Amino acid sequence: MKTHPINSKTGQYTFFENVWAVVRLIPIGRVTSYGAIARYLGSAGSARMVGYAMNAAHGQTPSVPAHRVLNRNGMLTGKHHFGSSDAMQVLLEKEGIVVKNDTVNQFVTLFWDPNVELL
DNA sequence: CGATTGACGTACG
DNA sequence: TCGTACGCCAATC
Repeated sequence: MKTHPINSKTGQYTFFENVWAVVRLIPIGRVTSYGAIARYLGSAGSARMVGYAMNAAHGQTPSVPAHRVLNRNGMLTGKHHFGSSDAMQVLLEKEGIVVKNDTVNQFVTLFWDPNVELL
């Protein structure tokens, strides 16, 4: 299900909001990667844009669970963009995800690939 | 409209 | 194994 929400301000489709729509679909206790989302949206090489979208996702409504989006190694690369440096890890742990050394344990098992789960 | 900006990913030494 | 370099491309300035 490729959702393409419309920007309420501009009335235009934006890559950012497509990213947010996918991120909101991530089940609790599961995680995915920037690259996976980029591929799902048809822009395989736009992984950086996904991260950039997360940067702009702060304060969005409905909220965007950006803490469930990690890099391809399952590392919490964006933790510094949350309130405190530990906020992201705390959010994940609240969902039952174990984080050690800024990396999600069992990342492969918990990985939620929109290309597989949604399609 | 060109330059800049990245919460990435891959390649290379 | 680790650090650096670079391509990627939408949004912003």
